Amino acid sequence: MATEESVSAVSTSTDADSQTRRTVLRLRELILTGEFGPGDRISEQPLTGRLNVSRTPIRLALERLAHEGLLEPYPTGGFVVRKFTLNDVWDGIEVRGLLEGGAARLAAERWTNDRDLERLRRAQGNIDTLGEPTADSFPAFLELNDIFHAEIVKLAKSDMLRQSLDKLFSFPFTSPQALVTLHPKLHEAAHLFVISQEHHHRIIEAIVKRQGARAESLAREHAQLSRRNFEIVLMDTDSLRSLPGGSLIRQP
Amino acid sequence: MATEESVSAVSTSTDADSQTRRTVLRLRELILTGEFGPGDRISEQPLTGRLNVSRTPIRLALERLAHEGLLEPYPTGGFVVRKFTLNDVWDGIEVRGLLEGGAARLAAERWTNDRDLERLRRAQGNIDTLGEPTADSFPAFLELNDIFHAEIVKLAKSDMLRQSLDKLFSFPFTSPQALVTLHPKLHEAAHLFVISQEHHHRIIEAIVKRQGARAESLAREHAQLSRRNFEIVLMDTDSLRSLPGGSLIRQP
DNA sequence: TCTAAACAAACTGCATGCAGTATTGGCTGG
DNA sequence: CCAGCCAATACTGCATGCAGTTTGTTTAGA
Repeated sequence: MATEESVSAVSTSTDADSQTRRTVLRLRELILTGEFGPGDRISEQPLTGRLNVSRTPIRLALERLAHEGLLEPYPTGGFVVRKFTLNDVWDGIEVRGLLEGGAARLAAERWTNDRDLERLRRAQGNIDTLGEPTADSFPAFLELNDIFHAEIVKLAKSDMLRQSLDKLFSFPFTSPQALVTLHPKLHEAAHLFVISQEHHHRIIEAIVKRQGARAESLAREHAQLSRRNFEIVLMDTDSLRSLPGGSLIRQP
Repeated sequence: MATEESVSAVSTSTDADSQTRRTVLRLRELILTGEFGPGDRISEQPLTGRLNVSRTPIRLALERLAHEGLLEPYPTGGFVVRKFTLNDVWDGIEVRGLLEGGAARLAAERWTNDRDLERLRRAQGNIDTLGEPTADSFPAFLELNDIFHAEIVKLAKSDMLRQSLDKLFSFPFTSPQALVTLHPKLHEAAHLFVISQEHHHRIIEAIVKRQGARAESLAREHAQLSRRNFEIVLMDTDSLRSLPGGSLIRQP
């Protein structure tokens, strides 16, 4: 599927453009597009030819993907693609609600600087300006939406909480971008958009007024919208297949 | 500190006893005992002599410890020991409260089998039988306490939640064993023990009665005991140094 | 025909060599 | 005496060879 082009840049550089990082990206892509199914063993050697890198960066990439949760170690060595179930998706959303609820509460308790609040308001203002997303503006909406949620986490001023959320978002289904391929045309989705933005405004209000408990329960309920969104997708019989990583979801 | 003994077993076996796993354990030990301080760069080559393994397993071990959060990548390559602050400790406990609170609520909502409840009750029964821990019985108490908490997570039936908690517990300070070296003699700690067990019983009660919200808030408050416990330790001026990983905590 | 054992292929874990870059120490000039 | 530059050292990322084990297939026997 991806074109096999030999890498001409022979940078032995360390960080941004390392072979390992590229391999992580390409492998994750391969897994999420369904190239490898749940339970499939991922062998290093066959991949060397396919990705044009040696076994060393492949091994490191596999290690990272295993820590992300996409792979799991195989008893006699190596890794296999992990199987997900719908329950994992629902539970992931549940945990997301817990953590983002906590973030909203901490934000309400901890903000000190009016400018921080202003940043949060502006993030929401950008979404308001964009209006109800169309097929074209949907990617922009997703980015602005991410920014809004990230802004709340920033206000919470908790590295530990941020890290827990980052780890959770490394799963394909709980990440905020999990809805990338959704059909925004469905009017059920349009309704969810209205509710979602109402939530955002009330969350801001609660944070500003230092209503921690209210902010928490609002954010927690807000996460449940992801669930309804996902359920709408599932109505479409085979659209699960079109989601990134949808092929990893099997029946328990 | 640790005796340097050459490993005679030349097993190339894969899983349980691999060089990499041993290296992870030894490196974690070295970091938590303060052999390396925050910000120190961990170089592979010097460690080969010290641990009697080649660079390959060391590199993999460093990668894993970085994912755990003990190390962080250094811009030009390699890893440095991460610095923790007291705020990280408090926030870690906060997140623990969020997640264990969620687990208790899910447990109350989801348990189906009376035998599962019986396992939970028996776990608590073992603690009750042990009674207030002495210096001798403290390790046993810690293990039983862990089992009780793990039992609740089991009842929650959520792999995603369990994984989030596992990740959190990989930090030295938020883990349930963070109190291993505490002085159980202090009568403040004895008081905390009484309160803690009261919490346990009320949590069981709430779970049995399907009082999800009550179970959640009880478990969340229960986590705050860790904070008070830690604060008691901090009263003792230098006892922070004696905690595993205590040397990693610096002022922000 | 089915089972079991033996053989062969493949794969993982580990060690090590190599090239390129960052870092550190010394040296020189102001 | 201090600052800046240069060289030597050290270290990281990557490739690859090797040994031991797992795994799949084939063949022999019941």
